[in-house]
Amino acid sequence: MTKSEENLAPCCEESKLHPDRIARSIERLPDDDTLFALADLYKIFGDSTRLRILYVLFDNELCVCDIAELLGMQVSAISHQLRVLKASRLVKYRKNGKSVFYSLADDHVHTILGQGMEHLFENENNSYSKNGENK
Amino acid sequence: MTKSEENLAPCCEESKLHPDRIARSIERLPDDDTLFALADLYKIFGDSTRLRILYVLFDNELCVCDIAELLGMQVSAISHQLRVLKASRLVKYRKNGKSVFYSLADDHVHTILGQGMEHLFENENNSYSKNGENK
DNA sequence: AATATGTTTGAACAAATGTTCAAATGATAA
DNA sequence: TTATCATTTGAACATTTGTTCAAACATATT
Repeated sequence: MTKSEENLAPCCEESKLHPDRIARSIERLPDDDTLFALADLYKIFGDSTRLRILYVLFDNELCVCDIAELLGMQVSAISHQLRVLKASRLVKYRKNGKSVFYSLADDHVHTILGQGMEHLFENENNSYSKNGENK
Repeated sequence: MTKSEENLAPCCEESKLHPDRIARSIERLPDDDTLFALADLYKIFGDSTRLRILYVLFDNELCVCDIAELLGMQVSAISHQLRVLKASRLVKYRKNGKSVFYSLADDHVHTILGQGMEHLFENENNSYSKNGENK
């Protein structure tokens, strides 16, 4: 029995008419672990600093202070974010002397960024600015 | 002159050796508005409740309290999240009497979710659980 | 050894986020 | 109209998150 079947609060009449729909939806719902992992993955793309890092690494290999200089941010902030990107295997690194060179780890980064951009520009008159990072 | 060129903190020697790389990266970096909008879009996928909603709507049309019942959550919480999904045009709705039926608005939802899943399962021994939503 | 450079880490803080509760709105039926 | 049901909204709260600062670590050079 899934978590979804507990806590059946009294609900609108309409829903009782479509138990088949509900059954289908329950079946397709990934398990909690997968859902949390997936959310954590997207959360990483949900910050403009990390997106900037991914973009400057698009086909480049750069060291931490290169990225910091490029983005006009502190080295520490970049390093903290690279740690997150590293943990999700979106970025890989190569040590060379004192420097650590980072680059993209995965083609999915390109694909996911591409799809996001597509959605964005197919909905130009959108309202992302409402609850967002935009100032 | 881009924001990236201000605040040039003293940086490692290495970076001075690759001004060409840095120039390329600056050029490819989307402008701030696009970056913020893109981050806001991914932020929406970065919450397991919203992910669950998107999955139960995968090929179904459901009303608010159907979704709440399915996910074992309060109607109010679902409504708040549907508002966010609606604002980013990931979800569309149709009113019918007292009920409001929601469904996916866009094929990008399928694609983005698919790519995320792919990345996830190509990196099974990952460490998303570190900083994440997992409890 | 000591010094300098590049990177990482941990704690602290402000800002953003998701849920709950209570109240308000919209739509239908009696 | 009043009553009921489905949904939305706003404020409050706890939790999470990104950045800064300071200190530590790692690798090279003198």
